[in-house]
Amino acid sequence: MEKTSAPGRKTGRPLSFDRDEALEKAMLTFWESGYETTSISDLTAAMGVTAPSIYAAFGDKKRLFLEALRRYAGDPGDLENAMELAPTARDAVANMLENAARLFTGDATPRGCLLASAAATGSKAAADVRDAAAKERRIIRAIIVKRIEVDIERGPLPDATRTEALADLALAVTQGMSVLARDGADRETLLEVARASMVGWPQPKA
Amino acid sequence: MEKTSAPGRKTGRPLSFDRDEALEKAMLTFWESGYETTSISDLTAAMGVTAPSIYAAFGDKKRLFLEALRRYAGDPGDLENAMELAPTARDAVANMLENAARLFTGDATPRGCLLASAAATGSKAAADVRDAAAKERRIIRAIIVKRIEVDIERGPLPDATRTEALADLALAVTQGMSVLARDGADRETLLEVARASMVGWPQPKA
DNA sequence: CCACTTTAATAACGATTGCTATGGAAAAGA
DNA sequence: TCTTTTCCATAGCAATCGTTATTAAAGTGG
Repeated sequence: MEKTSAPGRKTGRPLSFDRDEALEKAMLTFWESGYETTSISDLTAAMGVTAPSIYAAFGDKKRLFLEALRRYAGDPGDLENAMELAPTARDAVANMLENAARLFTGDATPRGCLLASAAATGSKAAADVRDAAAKERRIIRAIIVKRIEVDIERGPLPDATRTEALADLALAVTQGMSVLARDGADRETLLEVARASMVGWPQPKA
Repeated sequence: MEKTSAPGRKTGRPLSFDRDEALEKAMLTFWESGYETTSISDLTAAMGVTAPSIYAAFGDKKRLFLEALRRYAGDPGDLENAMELAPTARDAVANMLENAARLFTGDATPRGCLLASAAATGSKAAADVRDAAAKERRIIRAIIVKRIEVDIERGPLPDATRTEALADLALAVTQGMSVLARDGADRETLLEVARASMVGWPQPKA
């Protein structure tokens, strides 16, 4: 009862579709319409792959979504590296927010944030999907916290900095921008929100 | 083909359920699980009313949701009055955010914001439900903008205040707090986010 | 060319979706 | 009591849901 295409297979009919390309289409569809509110037939239409092939290649709908979620979230290490590279924690978070503002209003992608859609997704059966999205957010939060702590230790930020509050604010603003983007807000509006949310950051010590 | 119970009816079997109470239960169910991801059978279970009675009393699922949405949002005039009563626009918005933080983490109600769930709801068929939620947000935004403009005119806020950015920020923080609440954040965390988002507000002139 | 392996396509599965037709029960007015 | 009006409950509608069994097709290794 082997269902997945074994990586080291030597024979058999080859896949007629690009697995990675199909996953990308699935991600965009989930991004547009959410997890539960995207049907398998929506996915077959978008991916150009029939249902049995989707099940053979990805397992089931939930696994396909979780794989799409990982693809959307990307490698946390990349975010961590980018934030370490920024001159200050403040710059790092500002960049993160501005990138989100641009991502949520991109022309080639759906509006808003896939993680935000997943969080709002409703029924009890989708609890583990919500948890997966929450987990991604927790990872991002931890990276922000860590970057702020570096700046407190190195000097630019005062010891009394409310680290967790700033991280939670950044997270909330990000997810809030997703809602505004879905409402039709343009890129400039979101960038203004991102900048306005940074005004309250503590001033550098020196 | 009269379906709704006419307000001025003189005879006939009386309703066996309290319409207002049933609507309240429906609102809580939608609040918990979103629009599309709440089924009619979820509603019948929560409301204690059979499907045909729901349809007779409320029309269809969409109309029931929209009525629940209006009940959730309340009278915009109340918000407007509350904000006019606050000594400054800053206090008014701070109160709004703190009230949201408390609402989203209430014990007797689902976590998060019903409007946020509605915005994220997915399929194209639910576009008008999304629009209805967006409309409520636009109303709130307009009230915030108006209150800030009053303070600019009366003096407490400088002429150069970025009115729309502050209003959009408040909206984004509100909807973002909803996501954090859904992730399990506690009331104190949300209140910290609310306060942190206000730190950047311009200082009073005098 | 023949086995063997794997994917593709068709068709359908049972379950659930939103919604409603039908028939009888419950109240009020005559 | 009888008629009229309205609502409740059962049962079921067509459609879609996520998923899969079945069979044909397309490759590789011998």
